[in-house]
Amino acid sequence: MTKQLEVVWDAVREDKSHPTADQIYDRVRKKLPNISLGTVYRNLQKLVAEQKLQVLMRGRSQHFDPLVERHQHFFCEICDRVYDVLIDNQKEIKPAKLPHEGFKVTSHQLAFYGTCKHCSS
Amino acid sequence: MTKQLEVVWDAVREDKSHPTADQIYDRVRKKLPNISLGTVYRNLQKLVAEQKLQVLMRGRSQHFDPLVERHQHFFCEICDRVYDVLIDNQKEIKPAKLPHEGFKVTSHQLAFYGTCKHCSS
DNA sequence: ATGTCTGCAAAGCTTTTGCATCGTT
DNA sequence: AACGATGCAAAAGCTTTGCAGACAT
Repeated sequence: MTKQLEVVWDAVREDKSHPTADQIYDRVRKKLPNISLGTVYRNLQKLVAEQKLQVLMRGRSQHFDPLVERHQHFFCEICDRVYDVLIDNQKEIKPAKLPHEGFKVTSHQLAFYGTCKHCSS
Repeated sequence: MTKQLEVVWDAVREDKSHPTADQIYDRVRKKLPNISLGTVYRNLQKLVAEQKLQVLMRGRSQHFDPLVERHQHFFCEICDRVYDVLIDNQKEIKPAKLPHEGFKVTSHQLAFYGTCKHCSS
């Protein structure tokens, strides 16, 4: 584990704000001013491959989430923040039988959109 | 309505394959060889604004769907085709109460991933 | 005449990649 | 010496935009 990988991992491991690569780059540069954006991307890929991070797409950009257990997300349409949603009752979603014959469903994703508590006040 | 807008609309109005702008561009050029990709994008935006089309993101690119009623999608992870999933029983998803206090959920999206019937055989 | 729409090309944004170099073993 | 990881810059993929000319009213 190189210094760069370590610093990237430290920057995201407990970050619940679902940062983009660019935001992580900004934070990481405070510790390692010469790190390159390419290295940040490569190390994020590495962490995703190791299942230490999850990627989620929002529009055209990827956000990184250190919470790798199955959960959902809430996207604030005003401030663009992303929140984790932990559904206690998994039974509410029963996708296995929904699509037509011959389709194998291996996973599903539920996302919520709206206004977060920060923006509704 | 210009000729270009008309041809774009004709190309997508009954296309259930969830084409990308590029795929629409290819088809549209057969009728209007001089149309530009920019115009295709602009006209697609217009149709989306008029609620005649829905956009859905898959990876980094947008796909267009003339079915604007609420429905879900199935993404084949092998061939990348997109299928509409019409859920008869809407009650299975009850998002309104899921997020925390102070969050207003205005919409939600459920997506399925797996292998389509085309690819499982 | 005015305003909208077009084609073209350039730019934008996010992500990936080629390559020479550096660091480690 | 050999290998992987890095920094830098260029390229790639998709989408948007500035602009001058065309079209329609």
